[in-house]
Amino acid sequence: MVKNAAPADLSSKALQGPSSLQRALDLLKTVAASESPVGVNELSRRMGQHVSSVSRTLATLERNGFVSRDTDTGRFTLGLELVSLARKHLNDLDILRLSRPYLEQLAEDSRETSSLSLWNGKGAINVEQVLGPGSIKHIAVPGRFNPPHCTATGRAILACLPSDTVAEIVGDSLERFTAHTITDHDALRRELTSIAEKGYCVSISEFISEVASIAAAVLDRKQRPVAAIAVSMPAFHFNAEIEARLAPMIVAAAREMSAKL
Amino acid sequence: MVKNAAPADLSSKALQGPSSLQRALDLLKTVAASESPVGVNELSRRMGQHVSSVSRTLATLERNGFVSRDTDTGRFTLGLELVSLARKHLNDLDILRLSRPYLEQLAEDSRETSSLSLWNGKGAINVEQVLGPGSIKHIAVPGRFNPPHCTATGRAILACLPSDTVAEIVGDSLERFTAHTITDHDALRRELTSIAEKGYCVSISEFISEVASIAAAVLDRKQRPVAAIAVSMPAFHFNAEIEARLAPMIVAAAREMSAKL
DNA sequence: GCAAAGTGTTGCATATAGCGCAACTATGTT
DNA sequence: AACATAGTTGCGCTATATGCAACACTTTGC
Repeated sequence: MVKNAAPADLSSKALQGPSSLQRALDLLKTVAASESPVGVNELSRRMGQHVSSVSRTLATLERNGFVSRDTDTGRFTLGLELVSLARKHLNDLDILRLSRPYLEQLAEDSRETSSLSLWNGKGAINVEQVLGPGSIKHIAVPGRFNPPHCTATGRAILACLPSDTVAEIVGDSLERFTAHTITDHDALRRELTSIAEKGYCVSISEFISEVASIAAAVLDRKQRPVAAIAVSMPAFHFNAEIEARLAPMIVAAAREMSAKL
Repeated sequence: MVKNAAPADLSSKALQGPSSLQRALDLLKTVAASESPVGVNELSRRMGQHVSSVSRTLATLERNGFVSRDTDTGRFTLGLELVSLARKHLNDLDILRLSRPYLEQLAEDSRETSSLSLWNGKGAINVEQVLGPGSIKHIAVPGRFNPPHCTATGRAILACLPSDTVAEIVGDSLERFTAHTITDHDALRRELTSIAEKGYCVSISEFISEVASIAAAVLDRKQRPVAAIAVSMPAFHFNAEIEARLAPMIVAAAREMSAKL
């Protein structure tokens, strides 16, 4: 046990809990993060782990359908079991069904892309989108994680939370993604107050360059935010008129959805 | 180490590979299988495992967003990370996008529920469905696993595979789900030949009682089956006329989809 | 043609890391 | 109040995952 490598990102405290499972999950995420199918060696390199471990872990994941290997190349992709589990879960989530008509209406009226993102306690995950007529795709990519401080959906939700919770979530430093990302805590606080008053949030090129979004939060019966709906567009489509026209529609839709939960 | 319990369903051979990971995955599936949120003790009982292990494993899964706990009750549900991964994956799968218009057309024309199921090497997983006007839901539940021998989608796909592969997949005994399930190997073989000729498969009350489906397989460029599309309905809606009307539509849709892959 | 480099799987021995146990806190039930 | 049920955590033991090395195979180069 001389050179264990172990870049071990788990900083100081050494969280308790099964760490082999932790590595397996990281492995899954790594597979997911890669655009094209990946081989065992490639994965072992990216994770700084021994090939043999990766190979064995993948074998188990594959037996369970969480990853699957390309029949020809032997490389790995995510597996269908994941889809199966996710589908079963989403099916139980009434909010998805509920959102469809609103998203379709929004997409039609705005002629842009509308989307639903679910709050997971740390950020908003895009789960559903409706492309407007002639709108560009790759704007609200399903499955993408929207950071809380610099996306319209994220901030719309933050604005509904008590300030100590907000502090806990955003942490000490606000990560910068573009030249326009909010990175100042005071500015963020003011922005959140403003959102609470207006009922919606606008974000322009803060997370993804050249993309602008308008979002409003959806609340459950206990007034806790659970999701946000948004309309997104190329930044150059955006202007004050557009905002004035779309924002009330989005707010209204979010209100109605909240009421029906 | 006196009483290890370990009902250990892994029969004879003792497959190699990380078994703690295996248990964690089983845990995930158990959470998924339960209709409503489940507690730690309940889970430990269902899996015949000690509470402490389950508790720790769940903690890790939760940190990673694979399960999430209800804020009030503390019980567990599947987490959004699963949705995130699955979405990213499905987004890459052209077949999903491709299928939508066909499914909508089929649902409209048939006035029943149409669905897309993906082949995972062992069975077909429902991933997309379009409810026809006035059709009942809970018919082609998303995420559900369709066994190969007794569902329309499963058999439509089996019929496209070489017979030795089929033998490998179905195994020795054909599990019975209802009084109408095919359980005889010879009958199955004849049925598969017939499907190969007709180009589609019909299944009535073989897997789920009182549900009838008509399905056709979708093939990739190398003529390997990757999915099936189906129209499903309450068994009492089904008759020879319906079959004669719908089957050609389904087969045509499957052909067109195959061509576009 | 044979090296040489790269990829993936498996057996074995070691020590790491997960497990069972039991003590403990926190809720809810008679 | 007492009791039952749910959930978490520290500790010691050993079951188990890991690293290593040898092997099988494919691809690349000269």
